[in-house]
Amino acid sequence: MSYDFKKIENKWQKRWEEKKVFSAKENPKKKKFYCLDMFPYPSGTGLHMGHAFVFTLGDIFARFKRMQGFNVLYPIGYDALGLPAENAAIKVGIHPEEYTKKSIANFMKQQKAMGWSYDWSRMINTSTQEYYKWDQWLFLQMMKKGLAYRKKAPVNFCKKCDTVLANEQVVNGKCWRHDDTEVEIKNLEQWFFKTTNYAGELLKCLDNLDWPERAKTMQRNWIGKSEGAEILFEIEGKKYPIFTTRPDTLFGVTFLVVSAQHSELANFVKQKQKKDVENFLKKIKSTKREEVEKLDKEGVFSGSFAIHPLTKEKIPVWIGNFVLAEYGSGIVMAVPAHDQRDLEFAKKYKLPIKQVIRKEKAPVRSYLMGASKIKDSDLINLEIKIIEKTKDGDFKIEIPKTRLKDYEKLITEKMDDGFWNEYLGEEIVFIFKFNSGKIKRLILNDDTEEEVDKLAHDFMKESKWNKSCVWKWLAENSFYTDLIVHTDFGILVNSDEFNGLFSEEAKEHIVKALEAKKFGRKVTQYKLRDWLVSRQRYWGTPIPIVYCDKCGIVPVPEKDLPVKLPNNVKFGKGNPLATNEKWINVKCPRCGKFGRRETDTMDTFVNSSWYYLRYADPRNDKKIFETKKANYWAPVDMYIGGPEHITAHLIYARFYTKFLADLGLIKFREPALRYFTQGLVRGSDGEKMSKSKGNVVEPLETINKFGADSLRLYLVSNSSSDRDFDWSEKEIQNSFNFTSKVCDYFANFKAGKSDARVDNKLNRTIKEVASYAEDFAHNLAVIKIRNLFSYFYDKEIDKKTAESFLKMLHIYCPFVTEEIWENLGNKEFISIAEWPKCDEKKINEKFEKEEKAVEQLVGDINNILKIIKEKQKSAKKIFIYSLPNEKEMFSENLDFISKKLNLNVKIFAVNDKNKYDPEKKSSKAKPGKPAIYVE
RNA sequence: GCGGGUAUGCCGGAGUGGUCAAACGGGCUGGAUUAAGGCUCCAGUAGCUUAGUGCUUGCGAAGGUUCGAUCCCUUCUACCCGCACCA
Repeated sequence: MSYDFKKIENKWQKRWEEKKVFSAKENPKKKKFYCLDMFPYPSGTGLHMGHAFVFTLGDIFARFKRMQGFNVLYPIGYDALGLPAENAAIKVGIHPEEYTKKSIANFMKQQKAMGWSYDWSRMINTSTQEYYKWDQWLFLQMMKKGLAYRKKAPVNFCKKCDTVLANEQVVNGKCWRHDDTEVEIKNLEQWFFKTTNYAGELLKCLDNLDWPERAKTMQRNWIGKSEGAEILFEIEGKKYPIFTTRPDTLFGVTFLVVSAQHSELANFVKQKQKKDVENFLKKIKSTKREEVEKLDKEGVFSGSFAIHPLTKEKIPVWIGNFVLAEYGSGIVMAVPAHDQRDLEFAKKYKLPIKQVIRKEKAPVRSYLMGASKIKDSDLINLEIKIIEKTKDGDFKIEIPKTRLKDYEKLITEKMDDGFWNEYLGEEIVFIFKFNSGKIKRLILNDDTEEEVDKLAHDFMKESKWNKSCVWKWLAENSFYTDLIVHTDFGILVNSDEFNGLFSEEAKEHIVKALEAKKFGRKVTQYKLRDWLVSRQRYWGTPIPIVYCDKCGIVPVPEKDLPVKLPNNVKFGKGNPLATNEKWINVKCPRCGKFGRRETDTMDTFVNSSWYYLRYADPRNDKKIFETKKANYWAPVDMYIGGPEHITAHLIYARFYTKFLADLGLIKFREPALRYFTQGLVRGSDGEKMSKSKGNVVEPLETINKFGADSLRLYLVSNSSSDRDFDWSEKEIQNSFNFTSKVCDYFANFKAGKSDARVDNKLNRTIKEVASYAEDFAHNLAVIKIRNLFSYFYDKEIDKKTAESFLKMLHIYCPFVTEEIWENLGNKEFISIAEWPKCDEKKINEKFEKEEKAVEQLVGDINNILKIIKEKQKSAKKIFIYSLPNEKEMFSENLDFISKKLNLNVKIFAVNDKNKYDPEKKSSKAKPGKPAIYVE
């Protein structure tokens, strides 16, 4: 039963490595496929089950594509620079470099044990100077293009550490090392990358990517595009731009609020209010970070007034704690009547509230056309106001919301009178859009429905209008004979010439009016911020900059790269790099006089933003990579990695790719065309695996127990790979049993002849497995493979069937299949064998039906046997009476049936005169369902 | 608050306009094997009914579209995830 998986797995690990089976070479004649797993952070604890899962998914895909004949690049590397390594190293008291080396060696051992088919010759390690040299080179290129710059910014700072912290090091507003120390926000000079330059493109290109919808949405939210207007308000003689998404509420502005962190705050504060403002600012500064979110809206009057760009009214300028300095211009126009936050503020400080949009009272408008059976009086009784009545008898009406139901009833009643019959066949549509948003079609002509739907859909997509506008527009274009306009956004009031407009329309009109007077324009804002890349940490890429008293910020010349991380530093307080004076003191590359190196290093995400390109040409010491090679392999065709990277790594990688394309180094603009996020492997208790919960299962431990093949098989046979699942010892045992059974079967395998049924099953399986594997539905693919196996388990099969089966199983269980493959007499590796082709001609629906009929029959017989048993009778013989034309079908499976039942089975055609049928059961036979007699 | 997702047996999960809801696995029950346990094998696992082929219930809840819906539409509920004082 059991097999020596340790021996087999060791043997093939070695052979694959020796023969360099998985090393990739450019070949313009062959279609490439770039399959990539997000490279791991080599921690000292080694691989965890999550790694095992995600890399197995990648390996399966790489093997699958390789066998399908693609020229597959499947590389691996280590994202070795970063905070955790530095801290772990400090904890154990060794140098981060040593720590990292050890971790990587440990990782490699385990990765090989898992049977992952990496091209080890392309391995990269971001902590080597050969790699980070190019991080520095890219930094210089960004500087040239103005994409890397230095500015003052608010950052997290821990007093006790005396250093700036990464966001990851801030836990609940406190330093992760000192949970009694609040993180302070300090304004410090930092290096940034101008990711915002690409905000629009980053957003737009998402549409064409084959990524999970969730990932795309998250990125869209992160980039956070909002369209609105920038409106100029004059404050104390100077014009300030203010961003709003609701220019339609411009007439409702009753005050402005300036961020307490606004750089020009002092300009707004009048002498009289100075003290109040100072007190207020003090109070804000003393509030703790974690409390900020729960804070009430608070503010103080600045003493200044702004001038409304259209009405020229005087509007008080306040200072508020809820306005972000970094978003928009740091000043907001407050419309308390139509914004919850502004309303709170206005109520608190008794500021005026001016309604400019009639929402509650806005009636529902309807265009009632061809309503010949409806009288004016019917409508008036329902408090429906007739705005207009045309010659043709059409109504333009306003219905109070309270009477909507009655109106609906009226229309329905009139229609029951045959109201709409006369319109049948004339492409007339009756559509109601109710308050709830529900759309009810009373009658439609098929062609029209499609046309109108498409029209409405397209229209909404193209325009920035909301639904109500679309419906109104449609009504005006007479596509609908009856239409209720649902006023989601209300109608403008108290807004001079804009009164009566739908708010969506008003946005455009008002912006146009502002543009004409040069008081504003249409703009687009993004939430995406520039990327802060400076870190006051040792284990990162040194920023290639020298500060010179005379020349200022001087980039290190390209020829002097890399700026190496000095080995001799003291860990402990502050930035370790600052402790090596020898390294810091350097001649200014420009003037040759005294200069000092930048001691900040780059964020670890810098290293991972372009690594996928380095794999294309990993040993190049002249260039970052050969453009030709990069263009051959990249972009990544299949990228696999956890969802936690969606808003950081994947944004950065996309940004880098666009930048590199603009440099002319590559000809594509997206790093990964397809992206898959795997689920989480939880402990058997359904909780996340963690040491403290004691539910951790280590891959290596499992490999020792069941072998890598069984672990791999188990990991993917659970559910769809993008879902979380709980570890189960029982089920991995099950996978192990299967692997063992396959080994046993092939231990004594002798090729024979396959019959048409086996051929049918095989080809069907080939077809299904390929499509499942392509979609990461490995659970289903595995089921099909197992079904095939149990189907031929006790049958004679030919060599081709056996080999096809092994090939399909190979992507899941690479080791055993190599072993069996060799035992069958193959000289080449199964790893590079050709994926089986499906012969459609051999798929026969008849067999499937037959199989079902036989199974049904067995089920029926079992049922009878059960009942008999309950009656304390015993059964020895089974007689089956099928319709004459079906006799062959069942008799062919007679062996199978009697084996299943473990009883003697005889079959007769119902018209067989010599049949044994003492109870005349044969008369019960039906097509596909033979009669049964049990004795 | 905004956005996205999910909802199927005891559990993990298939299926998706009809001809089959629950494939496959786990659990549980019974049986075979065994000294016993494990492994393995066989059968059963919504209800009723009958020596099987029948009927009913049923895919979170309620409506709707359809000749027909677990699947499409609307609303609601629950859970998960992401973002969030973003103007």
